[in-house]
Amino acid sequence: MVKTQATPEQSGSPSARKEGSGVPRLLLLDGHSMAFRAFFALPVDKFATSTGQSTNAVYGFTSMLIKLLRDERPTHVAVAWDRSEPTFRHEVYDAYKAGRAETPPEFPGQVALLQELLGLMGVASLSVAGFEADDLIATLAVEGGAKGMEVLIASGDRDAFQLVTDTCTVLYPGKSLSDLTRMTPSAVETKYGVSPQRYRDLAALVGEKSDNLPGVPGVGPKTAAKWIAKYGSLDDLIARADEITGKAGQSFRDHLDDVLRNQRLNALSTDVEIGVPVEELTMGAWDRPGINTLFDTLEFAGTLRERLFSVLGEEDAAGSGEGSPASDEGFEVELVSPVAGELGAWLERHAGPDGRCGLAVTGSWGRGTGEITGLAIATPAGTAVHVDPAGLDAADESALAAWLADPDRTKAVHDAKGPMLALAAHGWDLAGLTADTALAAYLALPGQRNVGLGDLCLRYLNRELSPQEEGGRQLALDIDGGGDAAEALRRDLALRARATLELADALDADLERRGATRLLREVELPLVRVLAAMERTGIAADRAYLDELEAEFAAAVRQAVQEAHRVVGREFNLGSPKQLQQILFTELDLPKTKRIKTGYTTDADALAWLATRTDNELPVILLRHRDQTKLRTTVEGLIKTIADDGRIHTTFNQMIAATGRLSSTDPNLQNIPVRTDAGRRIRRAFVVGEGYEHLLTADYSQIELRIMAHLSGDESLIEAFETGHDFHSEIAARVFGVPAGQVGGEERARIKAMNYGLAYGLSAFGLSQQLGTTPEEARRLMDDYFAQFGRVRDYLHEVVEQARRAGYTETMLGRRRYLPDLTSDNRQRREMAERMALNAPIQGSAADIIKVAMLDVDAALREGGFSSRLLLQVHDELVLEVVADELDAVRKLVSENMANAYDLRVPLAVSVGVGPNWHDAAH
DNA sequence: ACCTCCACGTA
DNA sequence: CGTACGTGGAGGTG
Repeated sequence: MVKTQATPEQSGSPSARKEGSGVPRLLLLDGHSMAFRAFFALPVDKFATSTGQSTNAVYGFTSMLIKLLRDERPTHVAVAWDRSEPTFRHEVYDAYKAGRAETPPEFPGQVALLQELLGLMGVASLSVAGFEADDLIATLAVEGGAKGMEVLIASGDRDAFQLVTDTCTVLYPGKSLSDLTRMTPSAVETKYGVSPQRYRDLAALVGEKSDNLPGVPGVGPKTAAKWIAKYGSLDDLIARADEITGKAGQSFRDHLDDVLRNQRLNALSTDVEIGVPVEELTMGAWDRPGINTLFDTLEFAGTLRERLFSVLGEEDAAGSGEGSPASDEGFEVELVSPVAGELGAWLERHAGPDGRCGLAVTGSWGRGTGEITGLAIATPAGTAVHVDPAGLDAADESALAAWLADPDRTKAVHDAKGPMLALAAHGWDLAGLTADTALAAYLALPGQRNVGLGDLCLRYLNRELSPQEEGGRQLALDIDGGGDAAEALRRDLALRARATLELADALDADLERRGATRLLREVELPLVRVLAAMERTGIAADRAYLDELEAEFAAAVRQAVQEAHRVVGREFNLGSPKQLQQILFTELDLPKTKRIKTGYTTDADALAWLATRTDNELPVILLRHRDQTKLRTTVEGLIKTIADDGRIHTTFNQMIAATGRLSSTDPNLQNIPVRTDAGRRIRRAFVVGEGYEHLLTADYSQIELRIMAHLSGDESLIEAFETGHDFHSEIAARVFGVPAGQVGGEERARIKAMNYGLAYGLSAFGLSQQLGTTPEEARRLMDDYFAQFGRVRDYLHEVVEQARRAGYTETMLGRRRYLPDLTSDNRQRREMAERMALNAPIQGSAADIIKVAMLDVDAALREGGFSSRLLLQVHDELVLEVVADELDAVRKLVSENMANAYDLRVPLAVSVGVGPNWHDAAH
């Protein structure tokens, strides 16, 4: 290893820093040292996210850096980091930095976060194996000085003082991190009585406690400075060691070896191979959405974000970087009002096929329908028109209808599905959607909660949208006092259309960066229309039958309540876990179950267990009550949502699940009971509607396991899928080493549980709970399993490690899920994130595939001119309503399109069932 | 009127 | 101490 053990001799170009002098200014920071100072400057318990990630060092460091960027206006910036590997200093001296207090556990995790933030800011983070940050800083300081730069070094390590020259200043933190002392040559001289060049000599004599470098006992900075002043340098001092008088002199002679060692160790290397020339350390492009995301996950509120953007924006203005400029301006639009009958001409002239338009609507929507009360179109040229759908001129009405339905008049809409339903209710078809800003924001960051138009404007454009309530119902604010409130509302809507249009471009760019453009354009965006159609269609319900069921379940509930009251000897609320706890564990003194926040659980598992531990009938009665109550409320909920057309119109939410799945609300038709006989009866209430003959269900068999086989490339698992045997039996046969035909029911059940648990990050403990065995036995089963399917284990492990490095997981179609907790120093949070990381690509890829299948099925139905239609999606299942004479064709069309939705290394098996209701259509 | 907790339904 | 959701009741807060 080549290293120069020398202090830089930077000689005398003129000092004084001048604003705008044109001299390049290099700011170098010692990352660990400054972050560590920040850590102790801010209370760690006051700076933590709701899930427990500490953020005080990130916050303090960032705040300090912002101040430096603002006050010092550097043209070049880099942060140097220590590495965990030993350095040459450890080779020279085993005990280097030994005996340091343990690093607080809350600290290390924050370094990775800081480095991520610096990357997003466009600030270089540098580190070189075998060297400390100080060495990198010394190297760059010398190089910068030689190239005519002014150099600023922010470091909490006093070794940096040896670098101080007329053109190199060290900023040394005092009590608070942002109050930095400027250590110029004269400041060093004043404070220590030696020149910067001689600072090393002084430090070698005095020693450095934090580096475990003892100095000369009895010699402090005062004596050391006196000696250096008298004799010149340390070398001279050593040469004339005999001349030094007194106790301190003897001590010096006795500890000469230590001093020499200190001198070697505190010298900074100035020729580290850094790989980046100093002139390339300009601030790069910064990533506003990325910074926003990180700040969101760190739960940084307040002004830090603004201060950062503001200072980065100034960098931009100075001509470096390409982030968007900071601005707090709102949106502007020229609102025009074409005279009646002229809307078509206006649209032709201003909203033609050349550029995308922003479209915003007010109104209400839900349950598969809606109503439009206002509509605004913003053009790329900055004009906008507002349309009141009530009392629209007939010519305008048809011109608008044609424009909305024209796929070549491209549109950006925020959260388009609702507006699409409202437009459809008015008889308007919406086509040509090339951007949905809410959907795009969801794809950029699935899991984020704030995808309101106003949130996104602030986040992506740093611009404020005029205040308006979300969801189409606006405040009738008359801002100008004397103006027309209705006019203000029209203007607001036009501004929303304009904002949507501008936002669409920003989000397109963001998604491009994240590799999600195709996912948006080819899957999610086209799916909006399909989902809207499914919601509009709904599924027919047999109300009379549901009423019967409700009465029956209600009677069973009443029966259970009576029995329970009789057994206990008084009335109580069976639905109250609190009262149940009182009765079960206090009054009856039954054995305690698992602890929960509010006492002991009374969940179904616990009640079943209690039933085996007592002769009391109560637990069994409670279980029956639970079952029947759940069924009753499910039925009641369904009855309430039957629309006037006799159908139930759920709402599919495309932007909720962090994995990419859909969810269903109001009512949730993705959790209709199916596992018990009583529950399955509810499915009989979902029937085929007027004009149709059959319900058809088609579902993927073991799609997640097939995806695991594909992604892991485990040949044994792939083979198992190709045999065509019962899957779980086949796997069991391989694990237990018996012929496929001879697998016992118990063995199959165990393997089935294992198979299903695999994609969730199941532990031996969890598996044992489910199988009712010991954890040891479950562990043996897992070992036997992985002995046969080892690649699966490797794959799951690799997925997590890859995600830890990248910060996110990815599905087969490139859907990302960001998991910052993977590097958390909180074990519980980290392990939770690990399970999410191994599950997300599997569950998410399954979601990708069925979404593609839905689009293909929908397209095939339309192209074939079929009347049969999609009604529901339940994660791995599609439900369709089929016309009598289309049954065979649709059956074939659906199973083929589902099977061919994506090419895997294993076949995508689809099973289809047909019947007059959802229950009978099962297979 | 809203919120949190518990419990439980689905894939 | 298995992922992803939504809903309803209880019991608390406003």
